[in-house]
Amino acid sequence: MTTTVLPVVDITDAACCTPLTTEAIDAERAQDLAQKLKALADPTRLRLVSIVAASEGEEACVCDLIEPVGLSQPTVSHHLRILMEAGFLTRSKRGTWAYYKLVPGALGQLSQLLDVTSSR
Amino acid sequence: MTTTVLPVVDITDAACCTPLTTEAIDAERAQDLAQKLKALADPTRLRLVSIVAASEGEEACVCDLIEPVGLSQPTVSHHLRILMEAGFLTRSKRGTWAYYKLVPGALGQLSQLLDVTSSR
DNA sequence: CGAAGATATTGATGGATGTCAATATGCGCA
DNA sequence: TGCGCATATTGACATCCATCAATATCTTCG
Repeated sequence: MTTTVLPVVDITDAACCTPLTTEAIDAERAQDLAQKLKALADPTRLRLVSIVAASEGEEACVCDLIEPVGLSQPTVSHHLRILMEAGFLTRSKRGTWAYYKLVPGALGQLSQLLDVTSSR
Repeated sequence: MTTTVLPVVDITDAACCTPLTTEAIDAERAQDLAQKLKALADPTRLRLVSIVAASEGEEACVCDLIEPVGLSQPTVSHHLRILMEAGFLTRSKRGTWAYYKLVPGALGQLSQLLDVTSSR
């Protein structure tokens, strides 16, 4: 079994500090946050994340994702790659199958960045 | 003074229920959520929201927003319109000036939709 | 009324993006 | 070794999007 993690965006450092609403963010952090939001700002990718999150162990096989979203296999792979590069999913290959798993805390961290009041 | 509210997306009803991670969302809700996320998924718009949020009364004049983001006035107006149509800002015109104000709870609601754990 | 200033709208343009068909890659099994 | 299956990559294409210049609209003030 091979575990592939593409750390294009490291969730642990970038845009990890003050939320949007307390003080104006600079251009660099805005760019960073926008990149993550863009990865989620697609109906298909939202559904993929949602299905994975609702699955056993917050993990799902590609073969189980294609039919629910109703798109071609290459398109689904493409979306999964974007979600992985944005730091929301990781991929682990077991035999012929590829399993995508939610990165713990990734959504929560983004959530907290959007607003402070919701975290209290 | 004229207050303009474009309720293209009503924040109070659409996508208001279960967060992403508890159970798989349907195509309609995904479409709805994606529309809001897309409105925020731009560096310039994030900065605009952030500046407005950090201003007195969570409100700022267009004339005070152009210089910080460093883009042309029409472009800034365009972004503000998108943020308004997505339900994040409202516009009130006082004299020649247009003031954009944060919609209370709009960011918080989106934030909670992304993840449950951050709201506990 | 007419000029000046603030904001919105329109039109054009280059670049990003979602999608699929075709193809490649890699694994398991006979 | 070779076939079949699951997934990834490539290439092409249509559409969307961010941006600006030019222009329109609206308000205030002389």
